[in-house]
Amino acid sequence: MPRPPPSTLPETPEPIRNRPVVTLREVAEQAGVSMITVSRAINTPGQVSEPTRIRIQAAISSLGYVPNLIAGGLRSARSHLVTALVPTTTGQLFGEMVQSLTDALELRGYQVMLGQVGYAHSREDELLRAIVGRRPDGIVLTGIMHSPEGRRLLQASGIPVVETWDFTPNPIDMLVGLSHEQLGAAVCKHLHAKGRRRLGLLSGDDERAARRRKGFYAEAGRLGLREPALQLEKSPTSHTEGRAGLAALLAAQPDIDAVFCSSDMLALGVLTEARARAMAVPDQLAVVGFGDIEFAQTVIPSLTTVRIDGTRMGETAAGFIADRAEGKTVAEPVVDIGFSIMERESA
Amino acid sequence: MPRPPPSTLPETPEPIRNRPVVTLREVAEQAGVSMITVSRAINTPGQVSEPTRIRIQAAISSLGYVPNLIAGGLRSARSHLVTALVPTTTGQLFGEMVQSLTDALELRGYQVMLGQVGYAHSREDELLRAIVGRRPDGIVLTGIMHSPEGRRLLQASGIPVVETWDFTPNPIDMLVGLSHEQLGAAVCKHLHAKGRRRLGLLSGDDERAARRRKGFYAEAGRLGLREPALQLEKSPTSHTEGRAGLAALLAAQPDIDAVFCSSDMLALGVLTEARARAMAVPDQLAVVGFGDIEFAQTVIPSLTTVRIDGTRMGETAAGFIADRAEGKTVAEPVVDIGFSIMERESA
DNA sequence: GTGAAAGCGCTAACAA
DNA sequence: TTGTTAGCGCTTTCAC
Repeated sequence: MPRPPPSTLPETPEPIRNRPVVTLREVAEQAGVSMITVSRAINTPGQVSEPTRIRIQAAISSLGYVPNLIAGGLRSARSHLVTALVPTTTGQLFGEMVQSLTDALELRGYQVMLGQVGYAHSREDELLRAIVGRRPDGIVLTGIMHSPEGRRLLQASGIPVVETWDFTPNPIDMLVGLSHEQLGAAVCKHLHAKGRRRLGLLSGDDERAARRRKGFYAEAGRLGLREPALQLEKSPTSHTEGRAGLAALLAAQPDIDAVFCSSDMLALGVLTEARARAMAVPDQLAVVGFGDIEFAQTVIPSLTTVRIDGTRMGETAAGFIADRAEGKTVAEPVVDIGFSIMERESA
Repeated sequence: MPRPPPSTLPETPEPIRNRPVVTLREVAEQAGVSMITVSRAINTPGQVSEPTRIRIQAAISSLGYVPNLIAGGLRSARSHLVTALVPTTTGQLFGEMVQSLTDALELRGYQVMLGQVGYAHSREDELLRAIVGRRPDGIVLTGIMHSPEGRRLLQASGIPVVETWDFTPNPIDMLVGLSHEQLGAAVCKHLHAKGRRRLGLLSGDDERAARRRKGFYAEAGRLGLREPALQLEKSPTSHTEGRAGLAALLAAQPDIDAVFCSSDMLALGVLTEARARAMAVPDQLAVVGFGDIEFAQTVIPSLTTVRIDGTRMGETAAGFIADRAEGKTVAEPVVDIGFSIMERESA
């Protein structure tokens, strides 16, 4: 069938990007008030009389007006946006904190934007510029910022910053974390108390895992234990590395009677590998994880692991950011939220 | 000790939020050029002569200037921001897609902002207004937008939208997904081919899982199988529900010889519960998961599951968004990326 | 309770 | 290659 001549074709709809978007001005015109009155009806409705407000609401609905927060933010210098930097969005470890951060900030009128840094830190400075450039009302970092360039950038920006999940004597600004050295030492002590003497470590190569190892080694030395065997894996760690890691550990040091893993997924892999080798857990081998992710309670054997209260960490960080963004002073801007060893069957 | 009089106290540092932030104007003054030349040196360096560029760079470094992307975005109507809406950031299922979306968009100069909707859809419209208000250059939805209000909002906004993970004959704009009905039917067929006749479903209560059930039921009918037993759990589903779910399924229908689970975590819970009951997998009970998350290959028995190519989905969506944001027309804006059954030991 | 004027920091459009 | 002018859409400030 021949194509009809172009003139009879239905009107091509205007390219979607160029369709004029409704602005405050048009709402104001339609409602017969000034722009600022519309602005008030939206942001501080108490300042506008009821009949006016109703007329404005009608205009907004009929025009389908959606306020441009970019423009408002430029003028008011408040973006109502908080950026959280996480190593990975895939891992369940940070999920709890991110969720509670998001929920708590939403209640106070902020949106959370997530940025993935990766464990490698290579993109960190670059990403940081893109983030600071958007002038968020707050920045939440997973871990401590080490790069001097990054620290300078954040400090110069004047944006409230919360570092989390770790501890340092000189935070950039605010901090809600815990000592991973203490945590590693506590796990070592726990295993020692359970009668374990030939310890092993299966650990990701990220910084916080390194601190846990340090505390673990130090405590092992203090208790007069043989130096723990070590197997390192690339972070983020998972089930596969857990299986391979235990195999490697046993090849190097066949008589170990306990393993501290730097993540629960790693520990799950260790449980699987132990089962494949008919090693009894905990009788022959005690296993401790990190993170207390959901399955830790319900696997067989249930997993002894270390729990960080991600919900509290997220809520605390949210409070810090929101208070500071609203001009309040945070009385105690450095908080140690600690950890707890969840003792279950595996150790 | 009495407080010294106020005048002798060290100067209170200026409140961090009020410290004046460096703007383009100051860089221009310091470099002895106009503002627009600085703008060009940053955004289109090819247009600026080398000596000028070097002077400007020096001024930028010495002042610690970070461009205000909000202001630039307001003027240029391009935010270089793409928003992705996901049910949860915790689950590993969407992680692969989000990662590849982020990576692919970064290469083209966009940042990805993540918004959590939850499975309940209650916050969806509200969140959508907050998102559209920031005028992102693109929006990626996990799943299909059903709410008429949401559809209208998105369509009126003129922002390029990609719906993902699902299929519909009438997408809002662009689509890269798959048919969950076909997927459910394929799994049913697979189990039938393996000689299973008394099927069970353990499923989350989200929409896409419902579509998989529908296809599964339909195929079971077609094959003349007994109606599959069903146990529903709340999404997002996890290990605990997998254990409890299998228990419930067996209580209702003790002779089932296969279970199709709506997530791999659920399937892992089923494997655990089967082990606790000394039910042999796959001999007594075949288990199929969904998602092909990392541990599926390495658990014992390894998990037969359905894989969606999240990387390809993310890359495709990224290409769609970036092309459209740059004014190009997307030739085939609706793509079915399909699925594959990863046959392993459990079925 | 409402409005007019100014301007947030930047870039498009046009000019030289 | 560089500059001038205007204005993005909104909110602050000040006035009535």
